[in-house]
Amino acid sequence: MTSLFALVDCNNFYASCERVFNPSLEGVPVVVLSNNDGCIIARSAEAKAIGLPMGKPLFEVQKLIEQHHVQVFSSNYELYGDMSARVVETLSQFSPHVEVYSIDESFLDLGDFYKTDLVAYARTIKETVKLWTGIPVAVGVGPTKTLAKLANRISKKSKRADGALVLTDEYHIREALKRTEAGDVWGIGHRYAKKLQSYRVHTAWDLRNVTDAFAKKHLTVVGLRTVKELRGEPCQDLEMVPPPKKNICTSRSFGAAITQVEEIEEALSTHVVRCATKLRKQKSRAGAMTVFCMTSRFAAEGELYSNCRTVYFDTPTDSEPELIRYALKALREIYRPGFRYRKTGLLLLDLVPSSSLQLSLLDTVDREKHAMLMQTLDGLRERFGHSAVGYAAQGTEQRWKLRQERLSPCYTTRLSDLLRVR
DNA sequence: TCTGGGGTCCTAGGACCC
DNA sequence: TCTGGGGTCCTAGGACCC
Repeated sequence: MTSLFALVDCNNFYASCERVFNPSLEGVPVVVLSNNDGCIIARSAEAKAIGLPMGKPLFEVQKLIEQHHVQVFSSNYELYGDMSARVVETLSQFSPHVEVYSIDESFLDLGDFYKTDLVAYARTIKETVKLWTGIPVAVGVGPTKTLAKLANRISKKSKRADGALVLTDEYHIREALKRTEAGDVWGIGHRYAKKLQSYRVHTAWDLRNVTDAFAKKHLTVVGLRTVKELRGEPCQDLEMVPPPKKNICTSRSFGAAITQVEEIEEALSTHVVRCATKLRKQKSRAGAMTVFCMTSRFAAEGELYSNCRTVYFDTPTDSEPELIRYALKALREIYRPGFRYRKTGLLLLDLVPSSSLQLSLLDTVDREKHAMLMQTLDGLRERFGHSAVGYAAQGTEQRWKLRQERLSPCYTTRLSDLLRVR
């Protein structure tokens, strides 16, 4: 074997972030809610133990929450994003090659570390991250990303592994695969798991042993890669520089139902600004935009409405005033009075690198002027926060804003939210 | 009353072209 | 009147991930 990966995964990440600066949460059940305080999206070990399920709407488990005095928080992405960066910074001490896979997971290339004491190394990673950031993590090591994922998963369940597990020799890999359900393998979702079951493929070991033709036929080439990785054959490299996104989307539910088009316009304008900021950050321009608005998915028949409109631009753009103009025009075309709207948003599509701008003969926009304006706004927002400058179209009352009733302070990113020691 | 948000990749099938 | 075969591009839908 020549390749070696570690997967470092933060335990109950959002709940752990809340705990770092609030020790009274230690040892008690903690949950973090989705945007708008809707569903449970993160749970501490204690919250899992009392049977609070992932993804459940809060109101359905209100009783359990009160019974066990569960501490409930709105999501605080400003805090989680900053804590995530600190964890990644720490991990970069242990490998020159780190892939940030998600807000709470990173892959490390351990190259050809087979000669070193891998178990001790994994344990050191785990302890250092806890010491430097306060975040508990689990470390799984394996010859492919899929096996590193598996090692990580088992390390959390096994008392003996205690958050650090190395799967490199054939015997341990086989034992691990035999006691893992196929559906728990990275890349096998519930649909594929069900399909595999009908072919008597139940465990990860069964999956490892299917033929290439079977994998390709039933799970496509993506599934075939997974099967090969279970056999120890690496098919996925580390991606240190994330490839530019092909679509960028921004959407939110409203804090309360909205009926007036003017208020949806305000929310949409705000989403356009967010989305365009992401677009410029990756140095792209959009060639098209899809705008959508909808009622609740759970609305009764007749009160259900959802529609979208796609606009194609003559010249790809990243200019907010221009994008807002297109977005509002599209919204007015799909808005129907008489519905209780819950959500609006947009997708920016057909993205091209900013450097490859092709001018259109029909262009009526002063692109240089817009570019300077955007540069100035980006600078101001960088220095003074995202809400420092805005457009009249975004409104001032913002009644559509997210419900965030249980937000914790931004301990690490706002001076006003710093902890005080008496 | 209250039900998240943001992505990627693959495949099949239709339209169109020579 | 005969009505093939190969290729590309696009889109919708399905699968997956966190």
